[in-house]
Formats: sequence, C-alpha cells, structure tokens
Amino acid sequence: MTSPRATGKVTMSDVARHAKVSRTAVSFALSDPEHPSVSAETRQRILEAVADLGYRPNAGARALASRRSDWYGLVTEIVTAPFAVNIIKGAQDRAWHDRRFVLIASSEGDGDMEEAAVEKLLEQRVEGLLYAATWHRAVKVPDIAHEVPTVLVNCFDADGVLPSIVPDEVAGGRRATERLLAAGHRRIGLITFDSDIPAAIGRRDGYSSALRAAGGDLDDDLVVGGGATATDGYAAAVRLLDLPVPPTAIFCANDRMAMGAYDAIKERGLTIPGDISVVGFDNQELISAYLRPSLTTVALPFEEMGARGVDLLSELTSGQVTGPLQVVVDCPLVERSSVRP
Amino acid sequence: MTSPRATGKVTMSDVARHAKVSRTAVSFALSDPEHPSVSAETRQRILEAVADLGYRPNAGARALASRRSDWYGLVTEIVTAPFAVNIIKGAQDRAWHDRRFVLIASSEGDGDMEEAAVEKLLEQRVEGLLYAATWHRAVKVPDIAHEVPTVLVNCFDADGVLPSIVPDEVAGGRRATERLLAAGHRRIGLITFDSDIPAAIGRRDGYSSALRAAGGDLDDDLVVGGGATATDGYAAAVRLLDLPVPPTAIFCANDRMAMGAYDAIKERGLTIPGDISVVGFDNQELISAYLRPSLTTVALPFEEMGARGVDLLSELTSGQVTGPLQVVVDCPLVERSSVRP
DNA sequence: GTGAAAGCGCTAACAT
DNA sequence: ATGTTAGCGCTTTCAC
Repeated sequence: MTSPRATGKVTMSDVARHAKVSRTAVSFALSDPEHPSVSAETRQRILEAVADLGYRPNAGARALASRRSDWYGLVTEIVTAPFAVNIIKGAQDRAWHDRRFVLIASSEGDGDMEEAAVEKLLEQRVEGLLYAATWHRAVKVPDIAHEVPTVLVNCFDADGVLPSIVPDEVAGGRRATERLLAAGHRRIGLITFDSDIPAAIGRRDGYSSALRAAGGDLDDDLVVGGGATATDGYAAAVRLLDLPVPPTAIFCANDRMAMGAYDAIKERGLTIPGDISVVGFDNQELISAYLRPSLTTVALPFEEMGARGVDLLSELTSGQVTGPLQVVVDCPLVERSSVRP
Repeated sequence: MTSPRATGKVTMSDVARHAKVSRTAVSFALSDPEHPSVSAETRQRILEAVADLGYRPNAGARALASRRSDWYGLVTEIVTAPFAVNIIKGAQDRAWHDRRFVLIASSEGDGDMEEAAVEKLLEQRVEGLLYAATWHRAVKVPDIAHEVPTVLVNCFDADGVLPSIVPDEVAGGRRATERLLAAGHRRIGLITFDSDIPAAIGRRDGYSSALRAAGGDLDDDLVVGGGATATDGYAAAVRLLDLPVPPTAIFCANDRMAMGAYDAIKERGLTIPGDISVVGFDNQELISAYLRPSLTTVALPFEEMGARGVDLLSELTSGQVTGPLQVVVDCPLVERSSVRP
C-alpha cells in the first residue's frame, strides 16, 4: 500500500491518467452517475482508479470552478443557547440531505461581531444565509446580510422584508389549554410573564381563545403574570392556589415557571396530577423530562424550523420562490405525566 | 453608488485596475499590512479601491492557491447532549481568534454517517480534526480521521494513540466533597450511578480521597448507586435519609440526580441547605440554576476543552508538538445556594 | 517597489 | 463517447 493517499495529493488528473481517460471523463463520471457521455465500463474503470489511488475531490477547487459553493451560512447569537442547537441540527440535517453544508458563525449578540461573522461567511461564498435567534422576536438584520438570499429563523424582520420561519405561539397556547380542557378541567389558571414578546402575547391569546371556544372559566384572577423564572412561577402558583376558588389545572407559559409551580403545589401537600394538572411550554428537556412527575408541555419546533429554513433558502437560491414568505410552524404537544388521565 | 458590489463579482483584478497597481500588489497589501514591497501610499490607494468597489476576497480561491484552508473540522454527535455544544462554542471562539474557521459536522452517533461526515470534512480540506463526544468516554475513531492531525475532546482514544482533552473527574469529585467538608460536614453521602464510565468512577474516587484526606466518615452505607436519572436520585436520597445516622450533606454525582434528591429532602420537610447541604456535578444550567434553592455544583469545562482542543490542533498542524498529548482540564466549582454557609 | 507568469484542482463549453 | 481548452480568483516565485 504505497498509495499516494499518504501524500494526500491525488488529483483528478492522477485518476484520469490511472484510468487512462481524460480529466473531463473523470469529472463527468464523478459528478453524475448517469452522465450520457461516459460509458458504463469507462465509469467503472474510473471508479476503480479513484479507489486505488484514494482520490478525494477538492471541494474548494470545485466551488471555484463551478461558481457554487454548496454552502449556506448560519448566524446565531449564542451557539450555546440550549435552543439554538436544535435549530442548527435541523438545518444541518436538512442541508446534508441536499448535499450541502452549513457554516456556523456566532455573533455573541454583539453587533460588530455579527457583522464580522456575516462578512466571513460571505467570503466563503455561502449561497444563502440563515439568521437564527434564540428566542422568538423581531430582529434588525445587518445590511450586509441582504447581499445574499436570507431567511430568518425563530425571529422576524423588523423591517418586514425578509422571509422568516416562526413558531405558532397562539396555536401552541391553545393546544396546551385544550389538553387541559380535554382532561375535564374547567377552571384553568395561566401563569404567564409580563412582556410584549410574541411568546407571552401569543400563548396567552391561545389560552383565552381555547377557553372561550370551550366555555371554560374566563376569570381575570386566573391569569397571573410577573417575571419568567422558576421563582416567579412559584410565586404565581401560590397566588393561584390562594384564590377563593383555586384552579384545578395550571398552564404555565414556560417550563421554568412550571418548575417553580411544582414546588408551590407540592409544598401544599397537593399532588400532580392528582390534585392539580400542569402543562408547560418550551419543552426544555432538561427540565420537563426530569421534573417529577415529568411535565406535559408544548414543544418549540426548533429542529423543524431549522429544516424549513434550509428548504426556504434553497427555493430562494434556486429562484423558485414557491411557498409563503412567512412560514408559521406548529408547536406540538409533548405528552408526559402532569395531566390527570 | 453603481458599485459592482451589486453584481457580487468584484475580483482582485478589478481592485488592481481601480488602484492602478498590479494584482500582486493587491494581494500583498491585503495579506500583510507591513509587507515590505508595498509602500504606504500604494497600500492606501489599494484600500480605497477595495472600499470603493466593495471587494470581498474569495476564501476558496485563496485556499486553493495557498494550499491552506484555515479550517478545522469538528465532528460530534450533536444530538444527544445540549450542554456539549459548549465544546463547539469554545472551539469556534478560539479558532475565530486565530482567524480560522471550524466546520461542524454531526455524526448522529451513527458510524457510517460519522465516516461520511469526516469524509466531507476532508473534502473541504480541513487542516485538522476535532472529535468531540457528548459525554466523557473512550471512543473508537474512524481510520479515515488519521489522515490529518486529530484531537479528541471530552473523550479519549480507545487505541491510545490520539491526543485528547478530558475533564478531571477525580479532582472534580474531590472538590465537591471538600466544599462540603469546608462547610463543616463530616458525614457526607454520595449518590452515584452504577457504571464504569470515567464520570462515575472518577467522581467517586475524588469523593473517597477527599474524605480520607480530611478524616470524614468513610462509611459504605453513605455511598448509594443505581441509575443516573432524577428518579434514581430521589430513590437514593430516600435510602440515605433512612439511614440510622443519616448524612448532613449529599454529593450527587450529577445534577439530574440532585434534582431528585431535592424532592426527597423536601418531602421530609427538611430544608436545603439548612438541614442538608447538596452539591451536584455537571452544572447543567437549566437544572442547577433553576432548582430552588439553586444548586452548588461542579462544572464540566466544555468551553475550555473546546478551546484547548483548537490550541492543541494548531500546535499539531504547525508541527510544534509542545504540550503533553493528554490534557486534563480542571472542573471548577460553581457556588450557588445549596450548601450551608 | 512592482509586475509577469505559472500554477492550485476543478468545471464546462466546445470540438472531435 | 472522449479529449481540448479555457478559465474560476487567488498566491507566489522571480525577474525587472
């Protein structure tokens, strides 16, 4: 095995020479299995040469010559955000499936850094940009990003010109509430947080609309706001449980608050879901799956949003803008053990 | 502004023409601010031309011509562990700082896919490979990865030939235990899990050695194993609390089990840290920061491991193998509120 | 100090 | 069906 592989310098010419064909033939054979101008036998010889020599195509050279990189760029604020990962994964899987690569750059939430990151990505000649936020909101995308097709994921364009993929917060809130209604609850509390972001507004709207549609108790006392942490959830749950007629179920607008609510409920010697059913939102696995009992919650479809982002991007880059430019993705309910049967 | 930028096709030749110099001059000026063969004025003119035309270098072309890509590849089973993305972040930040890029490919924990991912990375002509695991263990790296300098992160080579970066589990376990000893505890329980992975063995060893060194109670009854989930932690804590002479503090070998232990402790009407102090391990923020009270725990240094991996890789690729080939990274204690003052 | 020229490894007309 | 021939955008001698 004195293969040139060891040298790492086998080129397409070497393969052509070895297979006794032209470089063109090799190029054709490799890029298209059914290429009309290369016979089956020739193709076979070429493939053998490739294997013999341990040839590996040089993606950079190919990109240079063909003027297409097969890369998309993904810019996100924090690679570490527990959520961002799933967007990345969704995008990468989908891209991989299309034989494309996703180059990831993190902006660290810093404007300059972000611009530098996009610049770097463009230098790599990415064919499109995915711009992902760690939490659903309006964002201002740097101008530079407009030089290439761009899709926003889990956020939307403050200027309203860029296409985006966002979660359906309202439907999610409705679904959580309907789950509780389906379990027979009529008096359902909502622990929400005071904010004008889509998550807060949408989930609350979903809650109200579900209640209205099903004839559940529409009582302002049943809706309590505040901060969005576990501690806030605890405090909110205490208020709910102290009500003259306390709810028999609670929908928490995020899992962290549900975590706090669990504490308040348990402290009173009440059981979940025996005495009180609870539904969360976000499906932060680390919390929802490990809470005792495990938490039934609504999942944010990060992975799907990432995948849909790539889909939209390939439509855009290939010029065929088919779908709508604002894609709203459904938030599925993840059934666990915190709602009574 | 009828800049050719709009066309996205400004090349170095355009810049040269615009600045009335040769392409060589542009190349020199751009790649080295102090290049001896280009005068300050010339350089200035070139920079202006770059700005005027909106020129953006083509990284791929540069890589092709210079035979160096400035890229490292990172292969990981991204799916499983949300916290392992910190490895990516650490690596990326560090690489970015060195003006390098990290191409990420996920293997989905599937052997074939993994090999395909490495293959793809090599086609991109990455100069080195980072191979990251989501949990500390021995791994078998595909042969193909040996074609280029490779560093294992948060795992080590089953064949013992590749350099690696791993967390110091033993020192971490010792540190957690020492923290409890420092708070005056002598009777310290250990909730561990039955497994022969480094995390289980190392943390337990650290616990024992700290106790031995400080003269704490070395009692087999104080060590209880089982599974590694919150439910297992709950069960283990119950056993500990049922002991004739229960511990006054508990070291949980991971945060999830600590979560379960919290429940058991609270159920008995005991308080944390008033009656029982608790220390965890892993620093899974979603759990440790939101538990009530927040959990003092030992952190796995993912980010640092990622950064150190890149460091080692650049030493390897530049031929200067300075440091040791098995780097053990310290696990810092994250002080929160679950240990009595 | 500057520029001509020869590639880097590959693609894609355009012949043959 | 196969080969010829230009590039793609940049780096890097080497001569001027």
